[in-house]
Parts: sequence; structure tokens; C-alpha cells
Amino acid sequence: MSVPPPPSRLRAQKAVLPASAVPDGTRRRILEAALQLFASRGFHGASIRDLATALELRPSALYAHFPSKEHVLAELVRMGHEAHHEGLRTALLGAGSEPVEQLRALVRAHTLLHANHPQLAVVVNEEIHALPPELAAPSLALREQSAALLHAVIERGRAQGVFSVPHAGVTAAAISTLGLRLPYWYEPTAALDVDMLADLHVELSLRMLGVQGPPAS
Amino acid sequence: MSVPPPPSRLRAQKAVLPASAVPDGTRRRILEAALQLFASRGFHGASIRDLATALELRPSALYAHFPSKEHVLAELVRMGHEAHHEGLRTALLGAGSEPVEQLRALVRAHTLLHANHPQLAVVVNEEIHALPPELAAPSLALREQSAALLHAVIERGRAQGVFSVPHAGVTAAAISTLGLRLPYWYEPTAALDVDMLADLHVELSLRMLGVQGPPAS
DNA sequence: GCTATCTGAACGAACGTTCGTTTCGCAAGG
DNA sequence: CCTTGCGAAACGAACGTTCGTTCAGATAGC
Repeated sequence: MSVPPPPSRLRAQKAVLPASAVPDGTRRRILEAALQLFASRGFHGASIRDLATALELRPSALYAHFPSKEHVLAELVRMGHEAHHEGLRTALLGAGSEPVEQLRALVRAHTLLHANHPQLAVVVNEEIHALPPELAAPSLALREQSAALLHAVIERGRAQGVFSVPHAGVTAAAISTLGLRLPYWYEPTAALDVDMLADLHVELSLRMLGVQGPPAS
Repeated sequence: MSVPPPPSRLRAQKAVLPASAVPDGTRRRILEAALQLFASRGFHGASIRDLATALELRPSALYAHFPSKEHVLAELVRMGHEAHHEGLRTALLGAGSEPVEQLRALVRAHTLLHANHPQLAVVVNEEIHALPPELAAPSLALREQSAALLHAVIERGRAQGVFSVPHAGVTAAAISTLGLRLPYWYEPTAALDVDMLADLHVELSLRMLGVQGPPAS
């Protein structure tokens, strides 16, 4: 075992935290480097020493900013869930009262969040299980609230007769899933930028909901 | 740190290998226990000692059957990809020549495989990144072949005018994704068994492809 | 008595974490 | 202007534990 290969599961390279999240400084640098490492190797696959090396620090220096490795992950997971929930909530607020427009707004926001912050999406969705229950609980609660937003819109649309779905729960899961798997295959290009991708996901979601869309090739 | 909580990311409990996979014996027991552990805690989160404990063996005994921990994972990942590819290929062979029927067969097989073997699906899709490239390569090649099957059917249907999609690649990704996220939220119930779920995924896929389905509530 | 299987003990390496010390920017005091 | 004191941040070394793995020897079935 001469040189360990650098295994990575993501296409994206540079880790970006949501804008308003954390003031500049070492604490932010730690979170960004940890986001990168946890996203590409997993929480258990990335050590405190790896993290310190990436930051050009000694391992002990990290403990001036976080009480443990788990707390670094917990902070990332918390930030991710808050950014996601806030994004959905804001999108919904500006979408009027029609279920179709509300769904457009939700899917668009969901897709943009996952496309623009792929590492955070991966860490939030996979590494949360590495947290002890008391650190994961707040994020799991937020996640349920976000899922409830989508469910409510679908149910309202169904009640009004504008959506026609064979199974609301499975359809909601399918729509969520569109965004959740994005980090594993998508990267922005000129031929398919995030905006086009969001439009496509909106179109696919409306089709699943039985809403007639514009004709496609 | 008195008792470590048993974190798990899957709803399913009992690990089941595809039928024809491995002859009975200790080797099979090891694979099944490893599948369970790797699926619920991740490769790096489950140790050789955890695995030995689950099998009521001493850690050293495992090395009579596998040369390393990585090779256990590699075997699981290989089996998973082969079962998946074989399942898709067989389904396609029995589906005639009409793109709609071929797509039904592919989506149905894809969904059933993921619903019936959730742990294997998780290990195959997430823990493959813990393998060195030379152990992962054969499985990644198989994965591309499986994706190509779906792409080919979609392209043929589009050429024949029976599918109408805004973007073939994104739609194919969306259809694959339906199955891939299953292990994280689905478990079979009387109200929604695997067969109904497969039918629903077929219906959703056809809707995304612009094929008129039966009316739904 | 050969082969396959498992045990028990041990190896070096890596793990997360702790702790006393050092470094450094900066404001206050003479 | 120089010194002093201080708090924050990082260092360097070490801790106890767990990691994956090795290997000589015990055990058992053919």
C-alpha cells in the first residue's frame, strides 16, 4: 500500500457553504474543508488528521473550535437542513395560491439547492446516520417539515382536481428523489445549466402529477 | 460512553442475498452479516470485529474465507451489480419489441430489485466508493451497461414517436432514481406491496415519457 | 494424517482526544 | 518608545483505544 488513492463519490470539487451561514474565520474554514472531506470520503472515512492536513493545521487546533468531530458533522447537517427548509419555505411564500405554481416553486427550489450545493446535500442525506440520535433529531424534524410542505401542496392540488395521481405518497417520494440523487450524476454545463435542469424537473414533476405541459420533442 | 447507540439508515432488518448467488456455508454467512452491517453503518463504520461478533466468530477466522475486509465489500458490490444487470437483461428479453412494453419491464425489474434487496442496493450504490479503483472498476462497467439498456429503450421509443420527452438524459436519470432511493423510505406493507409499487413506478415513468396512461383519481 | 476451520495472542498503524507550552497581535502603563 | 500583560490560536507530544491483519497452534471430519 504505497500511495492511497483518493476516492471520491462526487463530481463537484470546491465546497461551498450557503451564503449567510457562518462568519469568516477558522471556524468557517474548518466547516468548508470538512464538508469537502465528508462528502467525498464519508464521515468515518475522513479522519481528524485528514481534516487538519487539508487545513494546514495540527489536529489539536481543531478542538479550539469544535468540541468533537461529531459536532463538526452535526453543524454541517444542521446548516444543510436549515438552508433547505428555508429555501422551500421562501419559494412557497412567493408562489401565490395555485397548486401548480406552488409545486413549480417547490421543485425549482429543491432542485437548485441540490444542484448548487451538492456536497452539502450528500452529507445531509447520508452522513446524518453517523450522528447520535440527540444530534440528529433537530435535523430530522426539519426534514419532516419540508416533506410536509410538498405533501400539502400535492393534496391541495388533488382536492382541487388539478393534480391526478395514482398514489400521492409514492409520487411525492418520486418528486423529492429527483433532487436527492442529483449530486451523483449532475454537474453544470453550458448545455445543461442549473436553470434548465430545474425547468426539466418541474416539467417531469407536473407530468407525474397528471398536469398537461407544453408539447416536447 | 457507556452503550453506543446502534445507528442504522435502513428500515429493512434481515439481510437477503439474491437467490443463486453463493453456496451455503460460512462464506455465505459472512457475506450476509457483512451486507447487514455495511448497509446500516457503512463500510468504514463497521469493523472486522463487529462482523466477527455478529457471526459469533473470532476476527482471525474471517481471513480463512476472504483476504481482506475490502474483498468482502468488493464481492458484495460485484454480486449486487451482477444481479441487477442480469435482472434488467432478463426482463428486457421477455418484453417483446415495443418500447412501451420494454420500458415497463425495465422499470418493473429495477423497482423489484431495489425493493426486495434494499441492503444490497445501498451497499452497491454508496459503499462502492470505499473500494480502490481496481476493485470497483468491473462493477462500474456493469453499471454503465445497465444504464445503456434504459437509454437505448428511451431513444428507440423517442425515434418511433411513442415517447415524448423534453430531455432524454435527465428523464432517464429520473427514472433510475425512482428505484435508487427506495431503500431509504420504503418498506413493504399490505397497503403498498412491492408489486403495487412497481406498477406505480411504471406509471410514473410512462407519464414522464409522455405516454398516456389510464385515468387516475 | 491430510485438509479445512477456528482460536488466542500479538503486531504496527491509525484513530479521536487531551494537555501543557508556545506564538502572536494588541492595548495599557511607565 | 519600550515594556508588560493578556487572550486567542496553534503547536507538539502523548494518552488510551481500536483498527486491519498475521501467525503458530488447537480441533475436527474424512
